[in-house]
Amino acid sequence: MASPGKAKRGIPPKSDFNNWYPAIVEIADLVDKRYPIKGMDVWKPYGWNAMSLIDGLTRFQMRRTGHEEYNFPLLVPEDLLDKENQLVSHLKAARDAGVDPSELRMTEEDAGFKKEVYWVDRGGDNQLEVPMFLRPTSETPMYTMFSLWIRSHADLPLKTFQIVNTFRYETKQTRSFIRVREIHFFEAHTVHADEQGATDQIAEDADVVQRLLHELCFPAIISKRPVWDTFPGAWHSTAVDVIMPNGRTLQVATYHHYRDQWARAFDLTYEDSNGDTQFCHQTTFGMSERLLGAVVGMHGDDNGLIMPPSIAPIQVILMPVAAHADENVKPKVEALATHLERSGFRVRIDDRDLRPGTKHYDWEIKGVPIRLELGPRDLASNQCTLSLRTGGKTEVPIEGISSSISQCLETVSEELRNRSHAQASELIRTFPGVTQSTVGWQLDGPLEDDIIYELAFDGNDADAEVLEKLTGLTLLGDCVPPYTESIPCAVTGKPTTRRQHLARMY
RNA sequence: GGGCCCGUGGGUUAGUCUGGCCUAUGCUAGAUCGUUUGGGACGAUUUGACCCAGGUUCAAAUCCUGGCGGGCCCA
Repeated sequence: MASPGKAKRGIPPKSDFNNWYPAIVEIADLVDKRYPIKGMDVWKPYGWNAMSLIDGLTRFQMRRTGHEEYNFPLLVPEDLLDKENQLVSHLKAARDAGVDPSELRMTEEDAGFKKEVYWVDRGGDNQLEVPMFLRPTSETPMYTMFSLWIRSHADLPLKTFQIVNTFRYETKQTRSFIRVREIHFFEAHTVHADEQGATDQIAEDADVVQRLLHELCFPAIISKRPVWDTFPGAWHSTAVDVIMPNGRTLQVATYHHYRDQWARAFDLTYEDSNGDTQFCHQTTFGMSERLLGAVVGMHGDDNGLIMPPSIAPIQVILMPVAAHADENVKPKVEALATHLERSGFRVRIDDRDLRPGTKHYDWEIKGVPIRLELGPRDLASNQCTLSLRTGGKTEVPIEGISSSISQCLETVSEELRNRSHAQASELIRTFPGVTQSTVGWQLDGPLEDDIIYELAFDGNDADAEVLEKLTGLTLLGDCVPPYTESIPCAVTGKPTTRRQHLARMY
């Protein structure tokens, strides 16, 4: 083991998560934060590889579900935004007029979108007549084109996605992968003939999310956001929140059912089989590099990252041992690497001229799931030494090594799932409850820091504000699955199966 | 929008309050040579920094003003 007091390349303990996280993303060589713009990190090859593998999982799911990949322009002319702003203010007016006022939050700001984007208003020396902005998301450019492409019901459903960079002018503190100004973003946009089509799409998105969470080996809270937190123009929004080790939730994915609200703003219509013009129904599904942030946060430990095998840029690191002492070591390791590559594993040989310990720690920091050592001793017995990043070391015969590796990768995945489930459930507690007295609302018990509270809640926005003000936490919304039996709502006391969470969000 | 704090080699850090002893400290990382290699090796040599522009002063990393960059808190 490391001698006490010896700095492990300056990695703080993971229990000090707020220092551990920013340190590990650089020490593990995922990004370089020194680029002179806040919130714009340089992706290093190891980090970019991992992200590309996550994108690969996403692309696989998109292909499986019949989406096609597009690539839309980065710049959007300002006048297109007007349609969107009209939509938002139109919806607001409608809500203000027709909806239960208790569902509205008074602090709602008017479309402050323009303040959150980067503007391009010059071309060379010339001032542009119509300024352009860098996409913060692509509804506007995509729907502008969709309205040209969609003419009849035969064009539907249209299922599209793209994986691109988007931009937000963040003024708050930035954190690698978690809050950045240039966002590596996945967005799927679909168009359907009717509400049911869009509703089915939302169900498909939910299924895709579950499959991805399984492969990334961590759980999440899936919640239908409260009305006041619904994406502008959406009928309803569902969010996927990962529970980070510091008790904060990280929203890693969302899907929105737009009904025909955006279609009305962008004049997205089609001719149905009766020859009548109908508005389309739409959905969007977004995810980002936050998935990688969640992988880092959920699985890492005091010694560095632990990559889930599904996205590990290197699944097996091969270490020749004492190659100088036995000339047969090197060719044997190379043959082993070739064999494993042909079996479909991502493999690398580390033949650097370094002390073995140094190399071991290197790959532990990077979170490579399996390490294989092969030296003269192993050569004699025709086996090699296999170590798992999650712990454990065994001798395995070289004969049939591929299936041993497969099994071990699955073991690592399972172990990561167990650990992350245990970790997440430790951070969720039952809400102590609130009581109204002559002095106002009071908590029925003390709250712990860095904890997420679960409760039955069936109140309106005013009731939610009572909870949020009192706890300093945010209500995530209705989560699935709900309670199986009715429980009294924490504020109103009426029985409900609606299960919700209060959390500090990133 | 309001308030507060901070900019020193690639990273981290001492020095700033109280100007001079700073030709700027330690750790880490990097380079070269040699000895090493089944869990963080050692020796020798060596590269590398006071955010920018003004000002005060005999003298500025240190004090003042502004800019740029970064962080925190409150709305």
